Amino acid sequence: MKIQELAERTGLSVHTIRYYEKEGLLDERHVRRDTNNYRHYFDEAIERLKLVKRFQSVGCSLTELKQILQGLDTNTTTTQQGIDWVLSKMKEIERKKEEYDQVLATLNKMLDYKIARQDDPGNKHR
Amino acid sequence: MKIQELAERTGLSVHTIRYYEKEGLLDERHVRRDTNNYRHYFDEAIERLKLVKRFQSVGCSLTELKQILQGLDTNTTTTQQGIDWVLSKMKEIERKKEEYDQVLATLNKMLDYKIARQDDPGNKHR
DNA sequence: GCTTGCATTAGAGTCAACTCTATAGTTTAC
DNA sequence: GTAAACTATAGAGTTGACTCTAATGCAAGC
Repeated sequence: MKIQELAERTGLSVHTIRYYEKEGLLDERHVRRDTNNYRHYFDEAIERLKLVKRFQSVGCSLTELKQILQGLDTNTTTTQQGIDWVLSKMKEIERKKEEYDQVLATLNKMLDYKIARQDDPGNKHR
Repeated sequence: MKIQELAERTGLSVHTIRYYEKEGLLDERHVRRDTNNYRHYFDEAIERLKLVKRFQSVGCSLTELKQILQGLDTNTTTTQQGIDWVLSKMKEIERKKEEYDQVLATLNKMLDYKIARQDDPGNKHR
């Protein structure tokens, strides 16, 4: 498939896809060139980009992603390094979820306050 | 207290605190000027900055935070708008937590795979 | 009174992650 | 066969959130 189709299938823009390639997040398993120099994408590219999107949306930088994905792809990362990365990432995510819970608690308090004020017909400034 | 102390107490840099003020996240309830033009901070500033930090760490932009906080402060936001914001933010956070769970599942799969490979003495490329 | 350290400002610089522009070649539909 | 739509590149511009610099002034300890 060509870049436009991949863009539609992944929800990324063609610009972003080219940018990701430049940043080293795609390799010859995902994309090659046709004779006209157009990029030809394999289905693997869809999976890869969706993976990138998911991890990126939980706070992985492209640089970090690139390192870990290249490590997995080329086996330059040892298995132990891979395990360590996964474990530390999992801890990070658990921490993050706790932060979200804290914010949710704060929002809940705000909501109670707001609703109380709404029901109070004499609600005033301060 | 002066800016340095506030920085220590909030874990932000003095640069960042001044930047936040410039961006409208602090007002006269949090900071005023001494005769020598030094900023003098009240305890409210600590709470405010911690709130900003927490919300910001779960993906609120400073612009969004500024709007909602100013709305709360000056009562230009109606109660209903406040409730709506809180509710939509809560939904957003729930969605985000689901994303985190998905990533955790992916990481778990990766971990299983890695551990299997580690135990396999004949582990090879691909 | 002098040094060291903290305070002020305006504005420049940085970084990540896009996002867009200009220019030019290719493909497709009619 | 030509216009519209898609592809390519290099490189410039944008945005958000800092982060730092330079020049200068105030303060506290000795």
